[in-house]
Amino acid sequence: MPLNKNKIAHKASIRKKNERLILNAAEVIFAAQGFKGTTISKVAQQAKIPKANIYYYFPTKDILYSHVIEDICDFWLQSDDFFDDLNSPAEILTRYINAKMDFSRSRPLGSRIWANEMIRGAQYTKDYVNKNVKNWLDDRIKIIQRWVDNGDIDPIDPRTLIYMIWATTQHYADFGMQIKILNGNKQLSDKQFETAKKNIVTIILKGIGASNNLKIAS
Amino acid sequence: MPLNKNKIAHKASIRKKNERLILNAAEVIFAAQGFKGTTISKVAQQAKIPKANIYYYFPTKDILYSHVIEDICDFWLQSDDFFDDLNSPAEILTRYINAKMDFSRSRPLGSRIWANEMIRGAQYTKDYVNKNVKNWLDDRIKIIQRWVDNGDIDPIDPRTLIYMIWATTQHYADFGMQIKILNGNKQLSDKQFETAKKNIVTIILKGIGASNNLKIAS
DNA sequence: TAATAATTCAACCAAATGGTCAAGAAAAAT
DNA sequence: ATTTTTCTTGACCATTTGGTTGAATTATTA
Repeated sequence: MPLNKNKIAHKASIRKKNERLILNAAEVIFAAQGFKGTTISKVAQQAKIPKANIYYYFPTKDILYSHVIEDICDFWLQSDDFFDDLNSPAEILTRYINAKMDFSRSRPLGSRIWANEMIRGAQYTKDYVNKNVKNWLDDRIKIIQRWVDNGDIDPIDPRTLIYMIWATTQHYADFGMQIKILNGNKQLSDKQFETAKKNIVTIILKGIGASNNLKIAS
Repeated sequence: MPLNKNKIAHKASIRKKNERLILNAAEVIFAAQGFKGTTISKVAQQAKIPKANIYYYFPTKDILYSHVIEDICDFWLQSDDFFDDLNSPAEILTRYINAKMDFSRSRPLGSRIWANEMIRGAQYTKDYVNKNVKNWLDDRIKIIQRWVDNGDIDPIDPRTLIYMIWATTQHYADFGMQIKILNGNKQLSDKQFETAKKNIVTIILKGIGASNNLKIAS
C-alpha cells in the first residue's frame, strides 16, 4: 500500500496546516494584547477564518494559549544550544549573546508573551521553568563557575551574569516600542542593531574579564 | 476665617485618602493582571470598598489606569535624579544602578505595569516617553558621550549602556517570579540581592573601563 | 458511487464586565 | 437646626466574550 503514507500525510496536513495558521495568529494577538486582552474573535480575524473554526482545533482559550507557550519554549531551546561547553568563555558568550539578540530582532513576539507570563506570575509556565529552564540554568552555572575556578574569568556570580544577558538581550524584544520611540520613532536600523550587539558583547566580556585573548571590536 | 484652611484640608482629605486607597489597589491588580485582565470589581475587592465607589472617584477604567501610570512616572523621576553630573562616572553609575535595583526590590509593581505598557505598544505612554523619557535620555547620552570623549571610559555607545542598565535592573522587578522559581521557589534573600547588585555594578563599571580608580568589591 | 469521517461556519447562549442610577448616609456650610 | 454638598452603595443595564450546536460542505475510504 504505497498510497497509505500519502493519505495519512494529507489527512494530517489539513489539520497541521490550520493549527499552524491559528498558532501564528494567536501568537501575534497574545503578544500584543496579553492573555485577557486576547479574544478568540481577534485571533480568528487575524487568521482570517471563522471563530468557531478555532474552537474546532483548540477547544478552549487556555488550551490555545498553552500551545502557543509550548511553541515558544520549543523555539527557545534552539538558542540555548548556542551556550555549549566546547570553546573559550569569550567565544561561547559571544555566540550566545549574538544568538539571543538575533532572536529578539527576528522573533520578538515569543519573548513578549514570555515576559507577560512572568509578570503575571508564570501561571502557565511554572512547571516548565521549574524543570527545563532550571536544569538548563543550573548546568550553565556550573560551566561558568568552572571558568571562575579556573581563573578564566573574574570571580563573578554566574547567576547574575546569566540574568544580565537575558535581561539585556530580551529588552530589545520586550521594550521594542520604547526603543523605537526613543530612537525618534524609527525602528533601530540594521547598523544600529549591530552596534548594540557589539557593545553588549564587548561590555560583558570585558566586565567579567573574559576578553583578554580577544581583539576588542572597533 | 481661620477655619477655612482646615475645612479645605479636611474636605480634600477624604477624597485624597480614597483616591490613594484606590490607586494603590489598582496598582496591585494592574501589575498582576494587565490592563484587560483588571476588572473594577477586583480593584474594589482589593481596596475593600464597593465597586460603584471607584467610579465615583475615577469615572472610567481608562482614567483610573492613566492615573496609575502617572503615579508611576512621578515616582520614577526620583530615581532619575540619581544620575547627576557631579561625580566620576564610576560613582554616578554605581549610585544609579543601586537606586534602580532598590526600586525594583521595594516597588516592583510600577516596573511591571510599565513593562506591560511597552509590550502592548505604549498606548497610554507614548507621549510621556516621547517627551520626558526622551529628554532625560538625551541628556544622559550627552553626559556619557563626554566621558567617552574625555577618555574617562571606553568608547562605548551611551544608548546601549543605558538600555543595558535599565534592562538588567528592571529584570529583578519584571521577572521576579522567574527569578524566584529558579532560586528554588524562594525569593532572593537580602544577601543574594546584595550580591546581585554588587556584581552588576562591578561588571558594568569594568565593562566600560570605568573602574580603574575604584576598588573592586570583594 | 455510496457511505463515512473530517472540516467549515452562522446563529445562539450564559456569564462576566464596564458603566449608570437613584436613594440614603455623613459632613460641611448657613 | 436646616440646607447643601459630598460620599456611599445596592440594584440595574448593554455589550462583550468564551464557548456550543447543528446543519452544510468537503475529503476520504470501501
